[in-house]
Amino acid sequence: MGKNLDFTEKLRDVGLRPTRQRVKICEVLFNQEKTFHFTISDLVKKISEEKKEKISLATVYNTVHAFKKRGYLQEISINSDKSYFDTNTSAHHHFYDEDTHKLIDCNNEEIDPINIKKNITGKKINSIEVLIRVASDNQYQK
Amino acid sequence: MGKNLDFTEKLRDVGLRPTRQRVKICEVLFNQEKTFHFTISDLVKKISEEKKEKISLATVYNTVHAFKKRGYLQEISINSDKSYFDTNTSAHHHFYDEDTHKLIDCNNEEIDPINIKKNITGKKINSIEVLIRVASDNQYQK
DNA sequence: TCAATAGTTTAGAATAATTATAATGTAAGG
DNA sequence: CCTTACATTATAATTATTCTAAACTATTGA
Ligand SMILES: [Mn+2]
Ligand SMILES: [Mn+2]
Ligand SMILES: [Zn+2]
Ligand SMILES: [Zn+2]
Repeated sequence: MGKNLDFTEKLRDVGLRPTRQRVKICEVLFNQEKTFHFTISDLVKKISEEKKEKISLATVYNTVHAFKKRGYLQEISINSDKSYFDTNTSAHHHFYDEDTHKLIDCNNEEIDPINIKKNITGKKINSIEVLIRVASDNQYQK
Repeated sequence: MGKNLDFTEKLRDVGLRPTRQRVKICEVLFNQEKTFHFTISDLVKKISEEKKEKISLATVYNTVHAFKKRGYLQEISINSDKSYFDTNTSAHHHFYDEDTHKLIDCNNEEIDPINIKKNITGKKINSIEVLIRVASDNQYQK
């Protein structure tokens, strides 16, 4: 398994040197069965648990933003006190569970195509994001 | 014109006493020709310009959140360093201009209906928001 | 009319996410 | 190995938002 070689390449591709810390971040981000959603603090905790390593906040922020800029990570628009990122970089949408503060994917086959009739002169569309806020169905819940 | 009476009622309706400061906030929010989008700092500036009055940040935050809770204002989900609010409380969507950091309405007749096939067990949908990020069409722009 | 009270405003402090700084450490190439 | 350009880190700075507690005011009922 040349996984770490892949990560080395990936890091070079985004213009970063493959340092020990950055490779660990890659392992946690990209060496997973499934894609997942995370906040920076989630990620720091995951690295600490899975890799028994504490990487400074600044390095995590910088690396995540470098991957985002090159499209290896996506940032999801929610109004939260924290930023949410996604290792699934395909075009897809999200449910946001307002009880648990977790994101759930809504893939393109689970939603009818979005067709926008209006266009803004001189502007091009960079992305279309649908956010579906959900909460407990319990009628007696606040 | 019984505008201020309306505002008194509106304030009482959200459970707030109609104080001088809150009536001023209402005037700036609801006494406009058109609906508009704003951040808290936009609103403070608008109050200061239109009403020549400085209202403390805490009061503006508290009042805006009270109106939001009762549905007299909407909050728009963008990943921005600031929260955006909307005096247009009908269900509609937004373009976000990444150059100017301004929102533009996308009304329901300007977008095909959103139909979500997936549903989350035990959860009900609270809202569906579409955010269309746009930026300058200039091909030489970064 | 007016005092009592409950609720409000406010300046400033506290909090928390994010970003900047600058000293120390390290990957890469010769 | 050395050099050096780049990276890491602890810590400070920044900024949006929320909290606090003292001064203020709308309301109400005598
Ligand atoms: Mn929350
Ligand atoms: Mn910005
Ligand atoms: Zn996702
Ligand atoms: Zn709007």
